Amino acid sequence: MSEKNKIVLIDGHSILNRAFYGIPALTNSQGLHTNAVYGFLNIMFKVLDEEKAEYLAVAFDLKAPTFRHKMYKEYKGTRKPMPQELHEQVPVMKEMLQSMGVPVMELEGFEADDILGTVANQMQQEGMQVSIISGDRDLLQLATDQIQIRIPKTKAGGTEIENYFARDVQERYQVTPKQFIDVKALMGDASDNIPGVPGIGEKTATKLIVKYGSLKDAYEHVEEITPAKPREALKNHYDLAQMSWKLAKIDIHAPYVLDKDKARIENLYTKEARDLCRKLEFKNLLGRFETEEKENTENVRYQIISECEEADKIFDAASGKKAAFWIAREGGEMLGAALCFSPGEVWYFRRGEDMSGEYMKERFSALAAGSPLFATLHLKEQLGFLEVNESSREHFFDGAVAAYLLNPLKDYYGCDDIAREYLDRILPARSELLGKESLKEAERNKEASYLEYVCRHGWVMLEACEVMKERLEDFGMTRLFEEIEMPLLFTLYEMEKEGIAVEAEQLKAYGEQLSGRIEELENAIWEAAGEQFNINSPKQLGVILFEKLQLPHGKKTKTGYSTAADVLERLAPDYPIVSQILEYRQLAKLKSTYAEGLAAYISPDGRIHGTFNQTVTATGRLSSTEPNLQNIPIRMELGRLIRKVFVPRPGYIFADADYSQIELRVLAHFSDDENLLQAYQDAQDIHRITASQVFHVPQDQVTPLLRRNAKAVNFGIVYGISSFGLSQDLSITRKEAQEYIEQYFKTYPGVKRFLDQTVEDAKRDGYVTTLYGRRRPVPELKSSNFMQRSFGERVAMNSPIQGTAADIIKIAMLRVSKALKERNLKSKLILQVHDELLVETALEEEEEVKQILREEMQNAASLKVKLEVDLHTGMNWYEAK
DNA sequence: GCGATCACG
DNA sequence: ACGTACGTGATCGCT
Repeated sequence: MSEKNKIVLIDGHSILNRAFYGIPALTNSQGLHTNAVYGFLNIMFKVLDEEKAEYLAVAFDLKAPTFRHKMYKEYKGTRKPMPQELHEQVPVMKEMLQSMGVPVMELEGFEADDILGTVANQMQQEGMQVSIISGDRDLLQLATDQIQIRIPKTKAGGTEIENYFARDVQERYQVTPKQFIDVKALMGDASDNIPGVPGIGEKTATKLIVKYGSLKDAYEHVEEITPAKPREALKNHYDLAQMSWKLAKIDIHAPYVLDKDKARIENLYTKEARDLCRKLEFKNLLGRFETEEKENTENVRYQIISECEEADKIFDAASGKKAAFWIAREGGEMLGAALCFSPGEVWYFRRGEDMSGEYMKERFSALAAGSPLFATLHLKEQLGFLEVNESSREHFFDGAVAAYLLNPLKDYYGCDDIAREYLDRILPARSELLGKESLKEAERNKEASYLEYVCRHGWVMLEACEVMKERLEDFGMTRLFEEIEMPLLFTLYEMEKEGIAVEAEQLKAYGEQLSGRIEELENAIWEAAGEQFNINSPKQLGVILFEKLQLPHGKKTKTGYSTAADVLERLAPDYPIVSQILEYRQLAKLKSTYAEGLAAYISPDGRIHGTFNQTVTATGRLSSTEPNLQNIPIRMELGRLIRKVFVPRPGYIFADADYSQIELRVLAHFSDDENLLQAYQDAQDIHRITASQVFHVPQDQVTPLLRRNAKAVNFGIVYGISSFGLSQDLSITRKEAQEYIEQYFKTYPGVKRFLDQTVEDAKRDGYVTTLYGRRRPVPELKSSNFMQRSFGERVAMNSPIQGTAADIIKIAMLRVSKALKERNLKSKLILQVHDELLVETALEEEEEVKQILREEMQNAASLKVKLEVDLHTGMNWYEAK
């Protein structure tokens, strides 16, 4: 129940500020900054949940100068300069409040403080309890027995609020709220540029006011003040202090009256507010809005079909038309499918007694074959329920892939996002419709919501595919979409379906072998530590190493001492326990992630069928999950041994081909640097040549150290060079790193020109592109934060290189897969690891496959430098590298 | 659910 | 002055 006579007043800018700096940068998928609004709402709801107030209003400062500016032109209390990221959130915040029916209080010539003071005073006189929420301690002067000042603090565990009635102010600061003004008049306030009395700080000011009661009384007894310094200061600067007092004093009689009826909290959770929360993607807050079962609100007819006879008619009507579909499925089972081929009407085919999965597969596949455009969302996940022949492939349109190309920075490409982004329609999120239920559960328990969720894919994709196609064209990505990404989707599906065989027994033996050594190490570590503890806990480990054993600690993390490998490696030579910990860590990783982790993914067919994600990375690379087959150990011998359990099926071998330094070659191409191009024309060992040219030594005198350094510089260039990063990597000073970089740029001036130009273009355009037109937005370049902006610059340098390499290997995959098919070979492409392809090769096809891999990979792109491919074969993945 | 750590390119 | 290399995913401990 709400308390009848309670009002909450919020200091708008102050809380926005606090939220902005307290919460890490947060943007919605359209790049709108949202963290301040989000934090504000969280604080507001937390207060309201606690307070149960009946009234609520928020005060904001206006841009216009206030009476304080007229009094003192240096004053800057109001509207201190705000970073752009915060500034743009102010109108959004106001819109949100308006949509919730919360009055926004503003008054020209006055600050929010004055409005808060004035309204609080009025409400108090009406006998109300008042809570003022602000991050600003200046407001403490307003505290009384009825007016409480509440200051939110961001603590580790969340937001905590400090509360001050008048007596609390006295307790904490020794002075009354009124005297607070006098203290401030004496000490000044740097942030508002209130001058105060020179030489008097917080301590002296408080002492004087406690002793004499007020600024005026202190001045009347000025001759009694000891020591001499504050006495003379006050004597000489009393005028200044009087002015400061006026600046610091909040006006509680400003010409402002709050309309109480408008401030009454009726219903904050309006439709408008919900839509705005959806737009801003405040998923956690959406839970506060009512979640009754959602009916179709879009004026689209959803019709359920359960019988083949009826279905036949629909399929006939759809034949030859542009259409969109979506197959509802769960755990390899089809529940039903939505089909839409005219606006405003979606058909839902329910799989059941009469309509089998086979029937639907057949009809949908036939439809695809004859449709000019067959659109859906996340096609790869649905291919198991379709039969797609080579020629109907090109009819498909996957909205998720298209949306990914249009903006690869999003973490999710759902129907609601597509509708918002491309149709300007706000739809409820899946969690709002279905909660946490699975599709199958929802089908049973929330029929209307389930139908809405499944069917909306139909009309959304039918409409959105046109918008997206147009956008792809505008962005110059039509060919990338049609000739690379969409065809690749089918190749990835085939790779996943094929999987890779893993020797379960051998994997188990490997794990057990690790266990023995892990136990030995564990005991040795506990022995040396003098107690048992969880070595896997960085926290416990930090305490043992750096407190109990008093080892010198290096850098710290947010939560404590860093125990990362690079820190421990520095200590290892001097402390045997540290080497043991490093070895323990290595083995524990191999055991949990690889030995046990991989074993859990072996299917009944003895193979692992991972997923290759096509819509995840910012640069255009693939990613691999469940399990990740792109990070199988190779750098350390012990880990590398795992690769022996990845084996070809009987009668086959592995052929593994990887590009040699593809990213550096892409850089050479882009930069058009004469020297670098020449280096590749002569080259076998690029790092050696780089070392020779950059460090001015003949090639045959390049030492391993020099080569290593050159290699690190090469990597650094590709990553978007920074002297700090390079210095870290090579354990050298920043200055030395800077010299390396300068030397490098002197040697390869074209590279410098290219990188500078790329960053400049990115700043102008807001995005960077690859050789094939793939686009990555770089919003960080606009940030007012130095660190973020620097990150943006590195991203701008790296993405075209990494992304172009990704484009090239994708092309190579298509070519390899096509060549294998065209020649009717049994061999199959089964893995991609960024610059490497693994083909499970029939023994009798070995030579042909090797030739295909070499040819198709080398000719996937024609750059100004040759693409070189290293090729190996073997009876397992270990041998084939 | 998040930070730390570590596996890969 | 700011405080870092680019791109990923899995596991663990801990709140």
